[in-house]
Amino acid sequence: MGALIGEYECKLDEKGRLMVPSGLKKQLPAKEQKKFVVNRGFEKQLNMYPQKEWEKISSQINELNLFVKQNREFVRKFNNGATEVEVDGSGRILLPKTLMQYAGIDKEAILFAHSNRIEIWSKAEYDKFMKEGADDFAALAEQVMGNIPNKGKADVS
Amino acid sequence: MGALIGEYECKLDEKGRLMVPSGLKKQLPAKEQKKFVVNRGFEKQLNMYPQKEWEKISSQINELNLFVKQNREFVRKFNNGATEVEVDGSGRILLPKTLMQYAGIDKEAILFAHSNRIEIWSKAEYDKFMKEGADDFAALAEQVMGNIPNKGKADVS
DNA sequence: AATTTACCACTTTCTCCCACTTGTTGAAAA
DNA sequence: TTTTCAACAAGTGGGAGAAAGTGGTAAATT
Repeated sequence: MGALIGEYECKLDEKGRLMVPSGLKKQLPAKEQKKFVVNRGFEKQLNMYPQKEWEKISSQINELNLFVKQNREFVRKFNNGATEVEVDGSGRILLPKTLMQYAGIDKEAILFAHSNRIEIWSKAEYDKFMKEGADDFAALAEQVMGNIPNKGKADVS
Repeated sequence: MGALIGEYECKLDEKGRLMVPSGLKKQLPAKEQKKFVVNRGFEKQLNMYPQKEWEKISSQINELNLFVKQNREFVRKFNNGATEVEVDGSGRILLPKTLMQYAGIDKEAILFAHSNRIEIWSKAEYDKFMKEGADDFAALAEQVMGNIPNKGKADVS
């Protein structure tokens, strides 16, 4: 699977179902358009992974020895609500209510795809997050990327 | 049996019976949907295993040399409270009261499935556990997963 | 006999499936 | 060249059936 990309604004219908934009589906191989795994993200947002991507991650996690306390803690926090979701015949997904509440999603959501995941935000939280520290983006970029040697890297400034 | 996954919020009825969510049952082969073994977890929580999984674990434990004092102690404590439970006709299980008390489960429970088990938490304890040290997750992840060679490992940060 | 457990019946809620509406694209004819 | 219609895809809504939730009674165990 290539890296995902795109930002999509979606409305939930009255039953809380979320349409997966066709533009996003097209980026995924046919076999990976049906099943996803959603869990809580670090910010007030959810992360959704195509099932295969999730399996790559979790197969390693599941090999940890659970008699070790630290491993138990890690496994639990790593999963953090991870739940399988499936798109219905009309290309919609129904997210568990507990996760919707966590992310504060009501009517409007933003799907923000990058690398191997799709982040799901409430529109309000997304705008807030992107607004905060918007001024300092240049400074942040320097902090994060400034020390990486510039081998054939594309200039994105 | 594939790895289990999912977080489910369940209410107990007034008789203390716990509904097994259908989403969880679907993950188990038909033959393993009826009988489970529950015992005390290391945290303030219970672990429930499909019977076959329990047998695997139990056979490992039974290989320990019981002439060793430490082993005897471990085996006793590990089996302490282990109880076979069966799903009733309406898809519910009745957990022994002593175990419910141990886990502090009253009305609301969280079923948290991963690898080969289903952890049963009181909602309050679960929230507390997930909240504690949430900031240090990155450090924990490094400690636990940091030494594993990074072969095609997916990024989950 | 009292308490616990198993079994059965019913209501409400939710989920999945199907059918319909809307929108878009492309081709053909005026 | 423009307009119209057809065909398909995208998006919306509703309804049937399954699952969740509730309660009660009979049976069994102590």
